[in-house]
This record gives sequence, structure tokens and C-alpha cells, in this order.
Amino acid sequence: MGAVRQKPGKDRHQEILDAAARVITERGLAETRISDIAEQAGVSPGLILYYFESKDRLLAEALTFANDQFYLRTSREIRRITSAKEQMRRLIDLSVPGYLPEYGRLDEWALWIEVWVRALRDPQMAKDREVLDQRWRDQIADIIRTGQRSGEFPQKDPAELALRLGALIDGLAIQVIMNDSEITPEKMHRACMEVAAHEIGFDLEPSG
Amino acid sequence: MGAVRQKPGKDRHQEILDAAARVITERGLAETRISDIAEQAGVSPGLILYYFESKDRLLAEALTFANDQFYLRTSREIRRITSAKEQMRRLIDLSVPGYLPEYGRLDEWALWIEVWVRALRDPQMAKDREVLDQRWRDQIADIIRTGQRSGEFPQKDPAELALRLGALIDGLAIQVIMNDSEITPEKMHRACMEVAAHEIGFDLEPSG
DNA sequence: CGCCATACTGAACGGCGAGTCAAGTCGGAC
DNA sequence: GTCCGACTTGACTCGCCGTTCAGTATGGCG
Repeated sequence: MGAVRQKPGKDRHQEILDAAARVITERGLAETRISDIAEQAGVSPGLILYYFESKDRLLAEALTFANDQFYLRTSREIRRITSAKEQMRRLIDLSVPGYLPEYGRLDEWALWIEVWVRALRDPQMAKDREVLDQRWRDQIADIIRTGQRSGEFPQKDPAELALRLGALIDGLAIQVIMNDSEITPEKMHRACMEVAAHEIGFDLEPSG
Repeated sequence: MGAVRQKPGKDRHQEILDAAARVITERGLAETRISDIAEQAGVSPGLILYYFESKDRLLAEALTFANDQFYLRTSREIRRITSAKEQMRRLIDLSVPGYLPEYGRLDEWALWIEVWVRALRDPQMAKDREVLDQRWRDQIADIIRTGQRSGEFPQKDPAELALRLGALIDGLAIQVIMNDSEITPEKMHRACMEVAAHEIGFDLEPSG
């Protein structure tokens, strides 16, 4: 028996988190077994518990890990854009599940729902969720502040606007990943843009 | 051994669904065991599976059952009101978790999240969710149509408005039941009323 | 060239909980 | 009153899965 020890360049901890996130996305938190994660990561089940204290901790870590990925991606994309209105559009592009073909069905949203369920009972996850959610709202608020500083947007409370827009995006994204026949990615995108324009107070026309 | 047979006035099926909904609310879907439901209902574990084919089916039924309760309650309340604007206010009153002290923390929202998670993988639950969600949006749209007929509200697509308002309420309600420090029931209520007024196009002043 | 620490394996253990079942109880029909 | 069938019980089975652990390979160090 034994083991081909792993190349030093690789990080098992991260590999396992990544495998876990993929399995959770596919099977759901409740149906995720340690052996699934092991298989996905290409290691033995025993090794999972060698790196993580328990299944529970691993799952919790995997959820926030996946959320970080999404945050970092959007954050990077947005920083490249100067116009606040275009930043807003890009944020919405990236937030609508299945809108950009290159990003699959944007299954981060499915994981996000799992976070909510867990956060209802797990105090640590509840704390993590609040931090993650605050970061999400701040991202929106920052765009609004940018637009207000540049004169693109009128003066209104950015935090309040971010709260409302964030909630709207959350609510619509849920319906979209559920494949609700009432709403498509395109429709969600339009709804988000229109409400954003209306509530923040900018004009939709150019390249809308 | 044996059994005191139950009074004919009672409906075991319903009793068990009710017990299940309460247990799920308290412990979460994943942590709900058959024996918990039995205990809550005051019967033996065996009886649960006498009335339900499997744990899975029971849980699924319990979730839609609880949602029905919420729908019927709000529906009844709203039908009593004539002014569309007041109907809208009442709907929001009832939808904000913890806003009306007499309705506890309105834990239906917690169950609703469980529905979402399950609907991602269970086709039957996916169908049920869509029906339930459609009913929820229709409830909002009907209020808007009422207001438009009476001249209280201007003419805009009621279905589209309902979609957006429903999503906003969903998104905000999630944050509230998570005890997010950024938002309180009162704040959510104000946000919903303001966006409703702004998007539907009515004035907030009277008894606002 | 041994030797050790570390990474890793997979078989085995143990507990838990869904589902089964044989037996008991009781209301009502006749 | 007696019998039937629906209702109810709780002990039992059985499979599953998280966790443990004894053992194995391997890279590096002296």
C-alpha cells in the first residue's frame, strides 16, 4: 500500500476544498459524502480526515471558499472599468445565472442557498455569511459611490441602495437557478438594470 | 401494547404534517428524524411510516403544507381590505419576518429556504415550488391590478412589477431571518414600501 | 545508504436512523 | 356478544457513512 507523496507545488488543503465545492454544487450539501469528495479529489477517504478535523468543518470551509472565488472574480473584473454605469452593468452581467455563457450556469448561487440553510443553525456559518454578505453589498455600494463622485449618479444613500439592489438580485437569481418558467436570465438582467437605473437615478439608454 | 385509537374528528395525516413542519422549522430539514416528528406528534415512530410512504415524501409534503398555511392566511387578510395601497401595505406587513409581534418570527421563511435547496435536486419539489411561487407573485400582481382598475396606480405591467417586488421581498426577508446587523424588520418594511411606491407609482404619504 | 518524519491508504469499527413487522388494541358492524 | 379490520406500537434489522487506525511508501537528511 501507501502513497505517492504529492508534488510540493500542490496544496492538498486547497485541492480538497475545491473538490468539495464541486461535489456540493453537484449533489447538494445534504447528499455530499466524504467518499465523494475523496473521489473527486483523487485521493483516499482517509486523507480527507487527515487534512480536516471533521466533515462538518470541511463543508463549512468549502462553502465560504467557493464564495470567495466568486467575489474575487467579480471584484477583479469591475476594477478594470471606469464608468460607474458600466461597472454596474458588469456586476449584473456576472450576477445573473447563465447570462454569460463562458461562466456556465454560475452555480455559485446554488452554494449560496446552502450557506443560508446552514447559517440558520450554525453560529460560525452565520458569522461567515454576514461577512460575505456585507462584502457583497459593499461591492454594490462602492460602485454607487464611484458614480456619485464622478457625477454620473445623483446623491442618495449608497448603503441603502446597495441593500435593496443586492436583495433584488438575490431574489431574482433564486428564481433563475430554479428554472422558473416566468423568468429567464435575459429578463432578470433587464429587470435588474431597470430597477438599478430607476432607484439609483441614472439613464439607461447608452448601450443599454 | 396497542393503541388508543384516535378520535374520528382528528386527522392523523394533517397532524403529522403539522408536527413535521414544526420540527423542520426548529431543527432544519437535514437534522429532522422520523422519531422527532413522532415525538412532536405524540405517536410512535412506526405510525409515521404507516401514514407516509417514506420520510422523504413526508418532508416534501410538509414543506408545501406549511407554505399553504402562510398563503391562506395572507390571502384571507388581504381580501378584507379595499384600498389597493393598503392591501399592499398589509401584504408587506405580513411578509416581513418579525414585523408583526403576533406572528412570532414568521418562520415560514426558514422553511421556504429549505424548499429552495430541495427543489434544486428533487423534480417534484421543483414543480411544487414553481406553483407556490407563481401563486405568491399572482397575489402581488392582483393587488396591483386592483389598484390600476380603481385608478390608485398608474398603468404598468403588473406581472413584471410583481416579479420584481416579490424578488425584493424574498431577498430582504432572507437577510432579516439571518439576523443580519445591517437590516431590521422595520428597515425592511420601509425599503419594501418605498420601492413598491416608486416602482408601482403611487404616493407614500397617507398613513405611511 | 539507512532512518525518520510525513503523507497516504483502505479495511474495519461503531453508531445512527430509516424502514419492517409481528403482535396487540379497539371501535363498530351485525 | 363476537368478530373483523383498521390503527398503533416498539423492538428489530440492515445498510450506510463518518471516523479511526495500523500499516505502507517516499522524500530528504545525515
